Amino acid sequence: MKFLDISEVSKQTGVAASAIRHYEEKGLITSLGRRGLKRLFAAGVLDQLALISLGRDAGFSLDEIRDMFGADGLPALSRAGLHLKADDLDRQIERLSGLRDMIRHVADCPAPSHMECPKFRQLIRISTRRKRSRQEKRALPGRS
Amino acid sequence: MKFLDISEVSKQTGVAASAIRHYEEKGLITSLGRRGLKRLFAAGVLDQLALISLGRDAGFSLDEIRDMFGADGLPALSRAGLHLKADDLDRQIERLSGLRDMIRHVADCPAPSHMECPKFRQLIRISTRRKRSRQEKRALPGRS
DNA sequence: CTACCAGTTCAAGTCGACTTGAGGTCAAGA
DNA sequence: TCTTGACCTCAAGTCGACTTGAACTGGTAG
Repeated sequence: MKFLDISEVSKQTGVAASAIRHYEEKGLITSLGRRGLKRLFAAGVLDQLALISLGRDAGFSLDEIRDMFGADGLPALSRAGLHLKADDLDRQIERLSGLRDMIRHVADCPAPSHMECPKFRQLIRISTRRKRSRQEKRALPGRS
Repeated sequence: MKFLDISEVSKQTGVAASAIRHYEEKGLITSLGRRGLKRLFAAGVLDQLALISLGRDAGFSLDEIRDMFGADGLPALSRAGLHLKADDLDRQIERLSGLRDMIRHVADCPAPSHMECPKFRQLIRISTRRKRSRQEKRALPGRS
């Protein structure tokens, strides 16, 4: 098996070296060891980083991503917990589809202000039922 | 037409009053005027706030959301620009679907570590082609 | 052997999106 | 008229996810 140093990993994934260190520190990935001070990674870390970036894009926090996949491939969440996350994603996907439709509508609708267009307002109504649970979390008053 | 004060709007949308003020300051919404110091909003602001929350969930920044819809319903972006945003969303939706499939796979696959499961690794490969342009932006070195 | 330089640590800084706190205002009810 | 209390402004603080900078280390090429 080939070992990669951090710059190699960074180059191949597009993830900054500082971010890679940050992920290791937070427990999302692990390095196999060191050559001197320098970290050595297994090739599998490339997939893990792709996965992390996917999760980040989906709006998950680093902690959530770690819980879902683990640095070692062992999720901290139960099967049920994982399915709940997947359900979150299903709702999110529906919301995004609605938003996409609205944007395309805005692009094509000749009405002067889309807010006055009944079809547009209906699209909003349709898409704004159903939030995912993570969303609620964000809306909570900060507990500092 | 009925006018709503900020607490009414907050109650009906679940958006904090401080956030509503923040959105007005950033130009995402407008208030019709004041009664004394107090802002008065038209009922339409409820839909606008739903839209903003949708856009935030999709990962758009407040600036992007303003460009897409405008406080007054007049987007700053061209039709073409809007379609690009919608295309971004299409890609994002595909990525999220892939992530959802992976999470469900992790939940159900009996392999000890999903990173060793060929099917899982293939799911990663499938989902990690195609990033949206906004994602690139985030990956750029900060120009601070 | 020594210099080089990619890589390291740790603390501090940045960015977006709000939140919080202190002190002020004013329409409305007693 | 006087007092509330909801809302106001403005500055500063917070949170997550990194980034940046300064000072340091240690294989490797010359």
